[in-house]
Amino acid sequence: MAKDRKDLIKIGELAHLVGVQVVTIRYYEKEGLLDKPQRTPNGYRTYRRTDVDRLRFIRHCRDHGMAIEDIKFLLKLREAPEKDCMEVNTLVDDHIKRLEEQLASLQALKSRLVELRGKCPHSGAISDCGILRDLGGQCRAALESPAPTTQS
Amino acid sequence: MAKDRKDLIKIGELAHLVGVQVVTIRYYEKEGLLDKPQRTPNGYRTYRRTDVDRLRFIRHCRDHGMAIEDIKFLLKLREAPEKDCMEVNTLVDDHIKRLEEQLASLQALKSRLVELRGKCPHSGAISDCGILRDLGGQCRAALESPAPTTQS
DNA sequence: TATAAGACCTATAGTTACTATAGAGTCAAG
DNA sequence: CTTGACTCTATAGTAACTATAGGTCTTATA
Repeated sequence: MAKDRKDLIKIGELAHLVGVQVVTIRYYEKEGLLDKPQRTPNGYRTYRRTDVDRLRFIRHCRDHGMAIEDIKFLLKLREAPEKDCMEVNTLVDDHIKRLEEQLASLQALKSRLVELRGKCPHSGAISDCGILRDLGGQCRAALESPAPTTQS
Repeated sequence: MAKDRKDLIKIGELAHLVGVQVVTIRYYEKEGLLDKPQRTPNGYRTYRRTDVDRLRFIRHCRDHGMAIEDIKFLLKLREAPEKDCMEVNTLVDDHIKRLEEQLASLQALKSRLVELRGKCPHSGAISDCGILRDLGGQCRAALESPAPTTQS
Protein backbone atom coordinates (compact mmCIF):
# COMPACT_ATOMS: atom_id res chain seq x y z
CA MET A 1 0.00 0.00 0.00
CA ALA A 2 1.50 3.29 -1.08
CA LYS A 3 -0.60 5.50 1.15
CA ASP A 4 1.95 6.96 3.55
CA ARG A 5 3.12 9.53 0.97
CA LYS A 6 0.08 10.60 -1.02
CA ASP A 7 -2.45 11.04 1.77
CA LEU A 8 -0.41 13.31 3.96
CA ILE A 9 -1.27 16.97 3.66
CA LYS A 10 -0.05 20.10 5.36
CA ILE A 11 -2.14 22.53 7.31
CA GLY A 12 -2.63 24.95 4.43
CA GLU A 13 -4.07 22.27 2.21
CA LEU A 14 -6.37 21.02 4.92
CA ALA A 15 -7.54 24.57 5.46
CA HIS A 16 -8.26 24.96 1.79
CA LEU A 17 -10.03 21.63 1.46
CA VAL A 18 -12.45 22.42 4.23
CA GLY A 19 -12.64 26.15 3.74
CA VAL A 20 -11.33 27.38 7.06
CA GLN A 21 -8.37 29.50 8.02
CA VAL A 22 -5.07 27.93 9.03
CA VAL A 23 -5.17 29.66 12.40
CA THR A 24 -8.60 28.22 13.03
CA ILE A 25 -7.25 24.68 12.64
CA ARG A 26 -4.52 25.37 15.17
CA TYR A 27 -7.17 26.87 17.44
CA TYR A 28 -9.33 23.75 17.18
CA GLU A 29 -6.29 21.66 18.02
CA LYS A 30 -5.60 23.75 21.08
CA GLU A 31 -9.24 23.41 22.14
CA GLY A 32 -9.09 19.64 21.77
CA LEU A 33 -11.47 19.33 18.81
CA LEU A 34 -8.68 18.00 16.62
CA ASP A 35 -6.03 15.59 17.81
CA LYS A 36 -2.45 16.74 17.84
CA PRO A 37 -1.23 15.71 14.39
CA GLN A 38 2.03 14.11 13.42
CA ARG A 39 4.83 16.41 12.48
CA THR A 40 7.36 16.33 9.67
CA PRO A 41 11.03 16.50 10.72
CA ASN A 42 10.92 20.27 10.34
CA GLY A 43 7.94 20.56 12.66
CA TYR A 44 5.15 21.02 10.13
CA ARG A 45 1.78 19.45 10.98
CA THR A 46 0.64 16.64 8.69
CA TYR A 47 -2.97 15.50 8.31
CA ARG A 48 -4.80 12.54 6.77
CA ARG A 49 -8.21 11.87 5.26
CA THR A 50 -9.82 11.25 8.61
CA ASP A 51 -8.73 14.69 9.74
CA VAL A 52 -10.45 16.24 6.73
CA ASP A 53 -13.68 14.47 7.64
CA ARG A 54 -13.42 15.43 11.26
CA LEU A 55 -12.75 19.07 10.47
CA ARG A 56 -15.66 19.11 8.05
CA PHE A 57 -17.91 17.73 10.73
CA ILE A 58 -16.75 20.44 13.09
CA ARG A 59 -17.37 23.16 10.54
CA HIS A 60 -20.85 21.90 9.77
CA CYS A 61 -21.66 21.99 13.45
CA ARG A 62 -20.28 25.50 13.77
CA ASP A 63 -22.25 26.58 10.71
CA HIS A 64 -25.30 25.41 12.61
CA GLY A 65 -24.29 27.69 15.45
CA MET A 66 -23.26 24.96 17.85
CA ALA A 67 -20.79 25.75 20.60
CA ILE A 68 -17.34 24.19 20.74
CA GLU A 69 -18.31 22.26 23.85
CA ASP A 70 -21.38 20.82 22.14
CA ILE A 71 -19.25 19.76 19.21
CA LYS A 72 -16.78 18.02 21.49
CA PHE A 73 -19.71 16.11 22.89
CA LEU A 74 -20.98 15.13 19.44
CA LEU A 75 -17.50 14.07 18.35
CA LYS A 76 -17.26 11.79 21.35
CA LEU A 77 -20.68 10.30 20.57
CA ARG A 78 -19.69 9.80 16.96
CA GLU A 79 -16.88 7.56 18.12
CA ALA A 80 -19.22 5.30 20.05
CA PRO A 81 -21.39 3.87 17.23
CA GLU A 82 -23.00 1.29 19.48
CA LYS A 83 -24.48 3.82 21.86
CA ASP A 84 -27.95 5.25 21.59
CA CYS A 85 -28.35 8.47 19.65
CA MET A 86 -30.90 9.94 22.00
CA GLU A 87 -28.32 12.32 23.42
CA VAL A 88 -27.72 13.70 19.94
CA ASN A 89 -31.41 14.41 19.55
CA THR A 90 -31.56 16.05 22.96
CA LEU A 91 -28.63 18.30 22.16
CA VAL A 92 -30.20 19.41 18.89
CA ASP A 93 -33.55 19.92 20.56
CA ASP A 94 -31.97 22.08 23.24
CA HIS A 95 -30.15 24.02 20.59
CA ILE A 96 -33.37 24.68 18.71
CA LYS A 97 -35.05 25.77 21.91
CA ARG A 98 -32.26 28.23 22.67
CA LEU A 99 -32.54 29.58 19.16
CA GLU A 100 -36.26 30.06 19.53
CA GLU A 101 -35.79 32.00 22.73
CA GLN A 102 -33.17 34.14 21.11
CA LEU A 103 -35.43 34.77 18.14
CA ALA A 104 -38.33 35.74 20.37
CA SER A 105 -36.27 38.22 22.35
CA LEU A 106 -34.74 39.74 19.25
CA GLN A 107 -38.18 40.01 17.73
CA ALA A 108 -39.45 41.84 20.81
CA LEU A 109 -36.39 44.05 20.77
CA LYS A 110 -37.00 44.97 17.17
CA SER A 111 -40.59 45.93 17.90
CA ARG A 112 -39.48 48.18 20.70
CA LEU A 113 -36.87 49.78 18.48
CA VAL A 114 -39.33 50.41 15.69
CA GLU A 115 -41.68 51.97 18.18
CA LEU A 116 -38.82 54.06 19.54
CA ARG A 117 -37.93 55.15 16.03
CA GLY A 118 -41.51 56.31 15.58
CA LYS A 119 -41.00 58.83 18.35
CA CYS A 120 -38.86 60.93 16.06
CA PRO A 121 -39.78 60.52 12.43
CA HIS A 122 -38.64 64.01 11.52
CA SER A 123 -35.44 66.00 11.44
CA GLY A 124 -35.13 68.61 14.16
CA ALA A 125 -33.27 69.84 17.21
CA ILE A 126 -31.70 67.30 19.55
CA SER A 127 -33.60 68.93 22.39
CA ASP A 128 -36.88 67.93 20.75
CA CYS A 129 -35.84 64.39 19.83
CA GLY A 130 -38.42 61.88 21.00
CA ILE A 131 -35.94 59.03 20.84
CA LEU A 132 -33.48 60.60 23.25
CA ARG A 133 -36.32 61.67 25.50
CA ASP A 134 -37.64 58.15 25.56
CA LEU A 135 -34.25 56.63 26.27
CA GLY A 136 -33.86 58.99 29.19
CA GLY A 137 -37.11 57.89 30.82
CA GLN A 138 -37.76 56.21 34.15
CA CYS A 139 -36.52 52.78 35.01
CA ARG A 140 -38.49 49.89 36.42
CA ALA A 141 -35.87 48.70 38.92
CA ALA A 142 -36.23 51.88 40.95
CA LEU A 143 -39.91 51.25 41.57
CA GLU A 144 -39.88 47.54 42.24
CA SER A 145 -37.58 46.78 45.18
CA PRO A 146 -37.63 48.58 48.53
CA ALA A 147 -34.19 49.75 49.67
CA PRO A 148 -30.65 48.42 49.95
CA THR A 149 -29.47 46.85 53.19
CA THR A 150 -28.19 50.24 54.32
CA GLN A 151 -31.37 51.44 55.91
CA SER A 152 -31.80 53.08 59.32
CA MET B 1 -27.39 60.75 57.76
CA ALA B 2 -27.06 64.43 56.85
CA LYS B 3 -23.67 64.38 55.15
CA ASP B 4 -22.87 67.31 52.88
CA ARG B 5 -26.02 67.23 50.79
CA LYS B 6 -28.70 64.59 50.83
CA ASP B 7 -28.36 64.02 47.08
CA LEU B 8 -24.85 62.58 47.27
CA ILE B 9 -24.98 58.82 47.01
CA LYS B 10 -22.45 56.03 47.03
CA ILE B 11 -21.96 53.49 44.30
CA GLY B 12 -24.12 50.82 45.92
CA GLU B 13 -27.11 53.11 46.15
CA LEU B 14 -26.68 54.24 42.55
CA ALA B 15 -26.52 50.61 41.49
CA HIS B 16 -29.72 49.87 43.37
CA LEU B 17 -31.55 52.92 42.04
CA VAL B 18 -30.85 52.01 38.44
CA GLY B 19 -30.84 48.28 38.84
CA VAL B 20 -27.32 47.45 37.75
CA GLN B 21 -24.41 45.80 39.51
CA VAL B 22 -21.77 47.85 41.26
CA VAL B 23 -19.03 46.36 39.11
CA THR B 24 -20.91 47.41 35.99
CA ILE B 25 -20.85 51.03 37.10
CA ARG B 26 -17.10 50.88 37.57
CA TYR B 27 -16.84 49.22 34.17
CA TYR B 28 -18.85 52.01 32.52
CA GLU B 29 -16.58 54.53 34.18
CA LYS B 30 -13.52 52.79 32.82
CA GLU B 31 -15.06 52.72 29.35
CA GLY B 32 -15.78 56.43 29.50
CA LEU B 33 -19.58 56.23 29.60
CA LEU B 34 -19.66 57.73 33.06
CA ASP B 35 -17.40 60.55 34.18
CA LYS B 36 -14.95 59.87 36.94
CA PRO B 37 -16.94 60.82 40.03
CA GLN B 38 -15.85 62.79 43.04
CA ARG B 39 -14.44 60.79 45.91
CA THR B 40 -14.97 61.01 49.65
CA PRO B 41 -11.82 61.40 51.77
CA ASN B 42 -11.67 57.63 52.14
CA GLY B 43 -11.78 57.10 48.39
CA TYR B 44 -15.42 56.14 47.93
CA ARG B 45 -17.12 57.31 44.73
CA THR B 46 -19.99 59.78 45.19
CA TYR B 47 -22.73 60.39 42.65
CA ARG B 48 -25.46 62.95 42.06
CA ARG B 49 -28.89 63.10 40.42
CA THR B 50 -27.42 63.73 36.98
CA ASP B 51 -25.40 60.55 37.29
CA VAL B 52 -28.54 58.57 38.01
CA ASP B 53 -30.17 59.97 34.88
CA ARG B 54 -27.11 59.30 32.79
CA LEU B 55 -26.77 55.73 34.00
CA ARG B 56 -30.45 55.13 33.35
CA PHE B 57 -30.05 56.41 29.84
CA ILE B 58 -27.13 54.04 29.33
CA ARG B 59 -29.10 51.08 30.64
CA HIS B 60 -32.07 51.85 28.44
CA CYS B 61 -29.78 51.90 25.44
CA ARG B 62 -28.16 48.62 26.47
CA ASP B 63 -31.58 47.09 27.02
CA HIS B 64 -32.23 47.99 23.41
CA GLY B 65 -29.12 46.08 22.44
CA MET B 66 -27.02 49.08 21.55
CA ALA B 67 -23.27 48.84 21.68
CA ILE B 68 -21.18 50.84 24.13
CA GLU B 69 -19.68 52.85 21.28
CA ASP B 70 -23.14 53.75 19.98
CA ILE B 71 -24.16 54.84 23.45
CA LYS B 72 -21.10 57.05 23.75
CA PHE B 73 -22.17 58.67 20.52
CA LEU B 74 -25.74 59.22 21.74
CA LEU B 75 -24.50 60.63 25.02
CA LYS B 76 -22.40 63.14 23.16
CA LEU B 77 -25.39 64.12 20.99
CA ARG B 78 -27.54 64.47 24.05
CA GLU B 79 -25.20 67.15 25.31
CA ALA B 80 -25.55 69.22 22.17
CA PRO B 81 -29.26 70.16 22.28
CA GLU B 82 -28.95 72.67 19.44
CA LYS B 83 -27.73 70.14 16.90
CA ASP B 84 -29.96 68.24 14.53
CA CYS B 85 -31.24 64.87 15.65
CA MET B 86 -30.88 63.25 12.26
CA GLU B 87 -27.84 61.34 13.45
CA VAL B 88 -29.89 59.80 16.23
CA ASN B 89 -32.44 58.60 13.71
CA THR B 90 -29.74 57.20 11.47
CA LEU B 91 -28.15 55.30 14.32
CA VAL B 92 -31.45 53.75 15.32
CA ASP B 93 -32.26 52.93 11.71
CA ASP B 94 -28.92 51.18 11.28
CA HIS B 95 -29.48 49.32 14.49
CA ILE B 96 -32.86 48.10 13.30
CA LYS B 97 -31.36 47.01 10.01
CA ARG B 98 -28.65 45.01 11.79
CA LEU B 99 -31.30 43.40 13.94
CA GLU B 100 -33.32 42.44 10.90
CA GLU B 101 -30.31 40.79 9.31
CA GLN B 102 -29.58 38.93 12.49
CA LEU B 103 -33.19 37.79 12.72
CA ALA B 104 -33.16 36.56 9.14
CA SER B 105 -30.00 34.53 9.58
CA LEU B 106 -31.20 33.04 12.88
CA GLN B 107 -34.50 32.19 11.25
CA ALA B 108 -32.70 30.38 8.43
CA LEU B 109 -30.48 28.63 10.93
CA LYS B 110 -33.49 27.43 12.85
CA SER B 111 -35.08 26.04 9.71
CA ARG B 112 -31.94 24.10 8.91
CA LEU B 113 -31.77 22.78 12.44
CA VAL B 114 -35.37 21.66 12.42
CA GLU B 115 -34.76 19.92 9.14
CA LEU B 116 -31.64 18.32 10.58
CA ARG B 117 -33.60 17.18 13.60
CA GLY B 118 -36.05 15.50 11.27
CA LYS B 119 -33.30 13.23 10.06
CA CYS B 120 -33.43 11.33 13.31
CA PRO B 121 -36.84 11.39 14.94
CA HIS B 122 -36.33 8.05 16.66
CA SER B 123 -34.07 6.56 19.26
CA GLY B 124 -31.48 4.14 17.94
CA ALA B 125 -27.82 3.37 17.47
CA ILE B 126 -25.37 6.21 16.93
CA SER B 127 -24.22 4.48 13.77
CA ASP B 128 -27.69 4.94 12.29
CA CYS B 129 -28.18 8.52 13.42
CA GLY B 130 -29.25 10.68 10.52
CA ILE B 131 -28.18 13.85 12.29
CA LEU B 132 -24.59 12.77 12.70
CA ARG B 133 -24.55 11.43 9.16
CA ASP B 134 -25.79 14.74 7.87
CA LEU B 135 -23.30 16.76 9.88
CA GLY B 136 -20.51 14.60 8.49
CA GLY B 137 -21.51 15.27 4.88
CA GLN B 138 -19.59 17.03 2.13
CA CYS B 139 -18.66 20.66 2.31
CA ARG B 140 -19.21 23.30 -0.35
CA ALA B 141 -15.80 24.92 -0.07
CA ALA B 142 -14.09 21.80 -1.36
CA LEU B 143 -16.08 21.91 -4.59
CA GLU B 144 -16.03 25.61 -5.31
CA SER B 145 -12.45 26.83 -5.52
CA PRO B 146 -9.69 25.15 -7.54
CA ALA B 147 -6.56 24.35 -5.55
CA PRO B 148 -4.07 26.12 -3.31
CA THR B 149 -0.96 27.62 -4.81
CA THR B 150 0.91 24.46 -3.96
CA GLN B 151 -0.23 22.63 -7.02
CA SER B 152 1.99 20.16 -8.86
C1' DT C 1 -13.66 47.34 73.28
C1' DA C 2 -13.20 43.60 70.21
C1' DT C 3 -14.97 41.66 66.34
C1' DA C 4 -17.72 40.50 62.59
C1' DA C 5 -20.56 41.88 58.71
C1' DG C 6 -21.07 44.55 54.95
C1' DA C 7 -19.80 48.04 51.60
C1' DC C 8 -16.19 49.83 49.33
C1' DC C 9 -11.39 49.85 46.89
C1' DT C 10 -7.86 48.01 43.09
C1' DA C 11 -6.12 44.78 39.88
C1' DT C 12 -6.28 40.72 37.19
C1' DA C 13 -8.23 36.94 34.68
C1' DG C 14 -11.97 34.51 32.51
C1' DT C 15 -15.92 34.20 29.20
C1' DT C 16 -16.63 32.83 23.13
C1' DA C 17 -14.59 31.68 18.91
C1' DC C 18 -11.78 33.34 16.79
C1' DT C 19 -8.51 37.24 14.52
C1' DA C 20 -4.36 39.99 14.42
C1' DT C 21 0.32 40.79 15.30
C1' DA C 22 5.22 39.91 15.94
C1' DG C 23 9.24 37.42 15.14
C1' DA C 24 11.35 33.52 13.17
C1' DG C 25 12.34 29.09 10.60
C1' DT C 26 11.68 26.23 6.04
C1' DC C 27 11.49 25.49 1.20
C1' DA C 28 11.30 25.98 -3.98
C1' DA C 29 12.05 28.95 -7.80
C1' DG C 30 14.44 32.59 -10.31
C1' DC D 1 21.22 34.45 -3.00
C1' DT D 2 17.27 36.56 -2.60
C1' DT D 3 12.31 36.57 -2.88
C1' DG D 4 7.97 34.89 -1.66
C1' DA D 5 4.93 31.50 0.05
C1' DC D 6 4.37 28.60 3.63
C1' DT D 7 5.09 27.08 8.26
C1' DC D 8 6.03 27.63 13.42
C1' DT D 9 5.21 29.75 18.41
C1' DA D 10 3.45 33.04 21.52
C1' DT D 11 0.77 36.90 22.86
C1' DA D 12 -2.95 40.19 22.75
C1' DG D 13 -7.30 41.90 21.19
C1' DT D 14 -12.44 41.54 20.31
C1' DA D 15 -17.77 42.79 23.58
C1' DA D 16 -19.62 43.55 27.73
C1' DC D 17 -19.32 42.23 31.36
C1' DT D 18 -18.43 38.54 35.56
C1' DA D 19 -15.53 36.41 38.89
C1' DT D 20 -11.75 36.20 41.95
C1' DA D 21 -8.28 37.72 45.23
C1' DG D 22 -6.75 40.65 48.59
C1' DG D 23 -7.26 44.78 51.07
C1' DT D 24 -9.53 49.13 53.55
C1' DC D 25 -13.37 51.52 55.87
C1' DT D 26 -17.66 51.81 58.55
C1' DT D 27 -21.08 50.30 61.58
C1' DA D 28 -23.61 47.15 64.58
C1' DT D 29 -23.44 43.98 68.06
C1' DA D 30 -21.44 40.95 71.97
